[in-house]
Amino acid sequence: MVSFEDMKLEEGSPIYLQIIHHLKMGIAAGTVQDGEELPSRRTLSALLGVNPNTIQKAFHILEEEGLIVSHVGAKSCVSVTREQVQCLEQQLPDAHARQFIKQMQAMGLSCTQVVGLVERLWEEEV
Amino acid sequence: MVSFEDMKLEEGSPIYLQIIHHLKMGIAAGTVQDGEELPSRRTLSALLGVNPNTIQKAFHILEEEGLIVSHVGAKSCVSVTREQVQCLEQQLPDAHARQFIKQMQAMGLSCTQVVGLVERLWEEEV
DNA sequence: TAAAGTGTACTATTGATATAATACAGTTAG
DNA sequence: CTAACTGTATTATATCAATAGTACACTTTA
Repeated sequence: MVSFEDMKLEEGSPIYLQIIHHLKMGIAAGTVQDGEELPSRRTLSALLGVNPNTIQKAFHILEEEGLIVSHVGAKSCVSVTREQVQCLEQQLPDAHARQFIKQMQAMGLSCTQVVGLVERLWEEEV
Repeated sequence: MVSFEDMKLEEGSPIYLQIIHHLKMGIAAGTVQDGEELPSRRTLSALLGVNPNTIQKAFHILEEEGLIVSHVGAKSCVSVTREQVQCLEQQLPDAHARQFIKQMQAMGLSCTQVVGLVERLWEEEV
């Protein structure tokens, strides 16, 4: 069963996108595997304290993207090919890093400064 | 005159927040200094291709935060104390780095891997 | 078999974002 | 001085995100 226990909702980004992102990061990290069951829409909405329709929107998009499969009456499951997993493993960190670097450069920091900052803050974040 | 020429609008975040963020990063980078004139609301709206009200919303918030001052009939100006500049110089990169680290950790990457990724991608980004 | 749980669909409403079209008072520049 | 430009305010509209409530068909399970 895919876990959403550790997921914390944050402001600044739509909830349904955060849910999609959470699952993709789990797949990229290897903690979510092909065939794994997902919590039901109603269960997850209660866990996160959001509307069932918001969960449905996220799951609907995930199904359109071919990352999960759903059947009426039964729970949804993760369904990813090896290619999809590899794609997420490579592209997700890459895209985040590029955006991060762009911001650091806009604030005038050097590569050395950024590396130092990351190393200094790394241990603080659990 | 504060420049917004290099600012590219991106999806995923409200335009008025991007404008606020752009000015703060300029202050943190030292490319925007105290007393500097800002483009007028109408000029900037034409430059970015957005509605004047959107610029007004951004500038209104910036004035509430005490980073710019406005007077009817005259152009608005940046107005920051040494303390405000130091605050932005330290807190902005820090906050971005923490968020970045959290995402990298969620995808199962090690500190060494992330540092390597940043160093590898740094030169690609202009 | 019957009840509970599941995915799915629909309507309605609220708030935030963004656009559009004005309008007015004060400043600047010709 | 006058015209152009400035900040500011107002009303209206459209879209998206999120909530709320309801309904129905299907699967699981007790």
